[in-house]
Amino acid sequence: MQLHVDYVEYEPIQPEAGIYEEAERKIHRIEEALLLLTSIEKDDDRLLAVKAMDDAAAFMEKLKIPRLVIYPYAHLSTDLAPPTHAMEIFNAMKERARTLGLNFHAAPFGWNKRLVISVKGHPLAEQLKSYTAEAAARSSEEVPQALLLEEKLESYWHVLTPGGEMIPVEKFDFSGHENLEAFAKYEMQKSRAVLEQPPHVSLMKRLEIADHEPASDPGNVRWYAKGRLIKSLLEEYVTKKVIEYGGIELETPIMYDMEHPALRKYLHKFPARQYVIPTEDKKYFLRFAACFGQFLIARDMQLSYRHLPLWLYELTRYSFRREKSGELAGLKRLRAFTMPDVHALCKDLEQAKEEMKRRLKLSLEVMEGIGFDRDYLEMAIRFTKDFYEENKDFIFELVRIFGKPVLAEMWSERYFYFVLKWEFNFVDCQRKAAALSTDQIDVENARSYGITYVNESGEEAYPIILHCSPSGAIERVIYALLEKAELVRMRGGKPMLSTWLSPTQVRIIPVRSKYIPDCIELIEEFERNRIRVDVDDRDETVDKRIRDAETEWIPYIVVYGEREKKSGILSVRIRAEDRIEFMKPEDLITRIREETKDKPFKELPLPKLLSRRPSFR
RNA sequence: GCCCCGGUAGCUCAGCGGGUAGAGCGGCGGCCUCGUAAGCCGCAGGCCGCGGGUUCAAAGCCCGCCCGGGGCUCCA
Repeated sequence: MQLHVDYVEYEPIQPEAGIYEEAERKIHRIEEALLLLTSIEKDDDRLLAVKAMDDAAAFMEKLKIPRLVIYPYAHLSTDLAPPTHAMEIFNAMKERARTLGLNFHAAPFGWNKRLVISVKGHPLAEQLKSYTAEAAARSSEEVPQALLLEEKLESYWHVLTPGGEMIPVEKFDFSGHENLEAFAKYEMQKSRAVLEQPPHVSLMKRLEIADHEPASDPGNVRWYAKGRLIKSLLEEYVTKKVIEYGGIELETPIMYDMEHPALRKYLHKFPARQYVIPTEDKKYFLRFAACFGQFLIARDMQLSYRHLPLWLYELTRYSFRREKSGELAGLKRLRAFTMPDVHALCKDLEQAKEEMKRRLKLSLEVMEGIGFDRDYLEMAIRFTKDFYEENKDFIFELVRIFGKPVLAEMWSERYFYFVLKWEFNFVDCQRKAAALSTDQIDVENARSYGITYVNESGEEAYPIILHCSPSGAIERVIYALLEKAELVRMRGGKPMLSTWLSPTQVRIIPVRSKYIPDCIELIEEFERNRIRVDVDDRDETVDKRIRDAETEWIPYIVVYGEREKKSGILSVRIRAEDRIEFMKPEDLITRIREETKDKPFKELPLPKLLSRRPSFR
């Protein structure tokens, strides 16, 4: 029985049977909720629990009901399940509610309870819902059917495990892999639960990272000083890593002739998604990837098998895709974005497979350096059936390198220019997925662009080309970093960026204005050690300035007064550990240098004194 | 692109069964000189997204457009 209530109030009086949950004998009152008075019947299973919770979540979404109350209520059925089984199903409901991110309350099972409810007066407020095992079984079988109808080409969804198994996605046990499950759902059913603005959008504004530029086309962003700093550090980091792995950095034009023979075919194969720039005599399109420029260069190069594999790299600022207006979202999906793109020309498939493994490792390193270890990433591998049949070992090798179960999509035939692609996906606060790193095996474009090399027998041959972005679009990386910080906050932690990406790494707060000169002297020592430091010399209370530094997510906050001046020991508020430690300046410097080693450094492009620093909004 | 929600002070938002606009934060000024998450007082600041319509009267109602967000779709 589903009731939309103004409030529900209950008080556990006494356990009714031997099997009951722990409960406090006090009055529990919950305001403004969807109350589910629930009976579990003999044949009910966990699938039903999931279905019931999904329906409840959808209903709550529709009616904007903020919370859910799961209330064991035996009196709705004459065919009750035994208590142990019933409790198991209730637990499955709670688990599902938690997975869905619902704000819910569960009344204890097995108690005699005093109950007061106030049901709202609207037509949808009272509904009897009944779920039976047969119906659930039927609907779960319908999933692949519906997918087949929906997809233009047949695709088959599986989960690949590091142990070498290929399990149909509906048979895979996702417990312990909730993010992968959310990602799989997102991919397959396109089911989306949440309606609010994504958290990273207000964060990017509040932290003065970026904002929309109303005078531009939607999906074009303005970057403030701190955002520009973060973005350029990420750009530098990815570039550094690619070059370490042997990438050759190039720069190519952002616009191309629409009638150029090599580009025409590629361009016309896809729906018009590009910005077009008309001039007196010709039309140009803005590039939507680095492929064009790099391929046109590769076509003109004198290549032999001895040069291969050859990595060509460019970080495009920008690539342009004129996504439909409804598809744009914060920093997640833009019309102008910064894309590191590294191609590998390989002499044959064997070499391509070897290179792809190296690039997968590169991507994992890059993502980890940025702050996404494997817990935050879900991998998808998509391939044609033919490719799978001939390269099973290779595909499972990729899964093993990743080290977690992977979502696999198999196509019955090749539709795109690639036979295999993989990506890393980040699952955000709204349980939506966004692709970050990716790599593809392209078997078509060498031919269409006329890219050739001379092989061992002195013949011209077409290379296989890999297309990899080790991080994905930089804007999207920042979206993911902000969403990750919000996930941390939701779990009760302190949101922050890694030290190397924090615009201010150390903030010094003089207790009184007379210590400002000492603080300015102190920052020079930090600056000599390539640490971004500033001084909050504003005429505000210490408390206020600490609060401001905290809301800016500054990793190290130093309060400087008489004690510090006398002792030379700093009191350092360490955000990551949520505590204060007393340490010498050189120890703090060592700590930060350790945390930021192997990462790029840039100066803070803002006044060092907060009193001189304008707000961008 | 379609559907839904929103756009009011620099920011976040209240006001919206029509009668001419408010708060908090921020800014500026004054007091306070402060030891680990918001000190006190005062002042300034508004073509209520833009255009049209209805009305004696529009921030509010109607139509169109622009921008943002969400859903669908899409994501080479």
